[in-house]
Amino acid sequence: MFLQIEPQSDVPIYMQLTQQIIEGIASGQLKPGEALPSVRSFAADLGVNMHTVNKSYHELEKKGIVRIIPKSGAVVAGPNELGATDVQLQQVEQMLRPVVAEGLVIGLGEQDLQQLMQKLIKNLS
Amino acid sequence: MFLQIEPQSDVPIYMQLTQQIIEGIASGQLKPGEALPSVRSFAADLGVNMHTVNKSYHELEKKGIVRIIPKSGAVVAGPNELGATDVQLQQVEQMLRPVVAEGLVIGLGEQDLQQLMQKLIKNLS
DNA sequence: CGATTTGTTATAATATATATAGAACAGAAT
DNA sequence: ATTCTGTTCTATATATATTATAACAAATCG
Repeated sequence: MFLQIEPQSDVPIYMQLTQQIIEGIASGQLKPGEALPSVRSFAADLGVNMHTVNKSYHELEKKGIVRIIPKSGAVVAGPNELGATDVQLQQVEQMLRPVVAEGLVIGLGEQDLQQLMQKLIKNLS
Repeated sequence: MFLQIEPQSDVPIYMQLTQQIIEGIASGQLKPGEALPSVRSFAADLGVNMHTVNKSYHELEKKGIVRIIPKSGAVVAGPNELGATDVQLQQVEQMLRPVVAEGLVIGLGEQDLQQLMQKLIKNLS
């Protein structure tokens, strides 16, 4: 996997990891059922600490995006278990809310926002 | 202004403030040109520290949403100065990106996401 | 003008979050 | 049986968040 970590960013490393793994899944570079690298090897690749990768994996598990098999590893959730739970939908809505609000305030209309989203969807798929 | 601060939240207080003020502007409860409460009185109302409110105001200024008049106060930016700068648009896009990615991963389609956004726009306006 | 209010600045203290390091352990994989 | 896995623990360093005071100069108001 080809991902870029910026230690200087205001976004914590473990979050950068989480987001880029999610983008990797969205774009199909990571397929459902596929195993993620071990926390140790991944950490070595990225030049970060093992625990930082581990934290990201557990955040992904909390989001219901990966399944962690104890003492074994992390696996991208399959489409069966990846079912857009009410909780997950609510989470995305909660994330989207401040973004939409700020967009509206700086003068974006419904069409602008829809267009921006469409652009991102194409860019991520 | 009627806003709810949750000190226990994982979202920092100053960010909660920032987001809710933005929502207040989006919904018209706060009008362009209107002055925000003084950092002291607002802090007293909310039961938080003066500096926490001050931090939120400066974050809003950085976003180009309010204008800070030195030694005087913070004012909601007018529609003239609130012009959807390229920088601001890029910022919103950067905020939107991980949200869309996560939405796609949990199985939401373009229509689902558009619908969710539409719902939020109505809810915020 | 005089008093109050304003943001600003500085210092300090505390708590939490982030990140790294090293070690040890028990279960899984080979 | 050996290696690899996540897990757990201790420890440390840094950054962020929040509160608490205090003081100051500029703006505001009576």
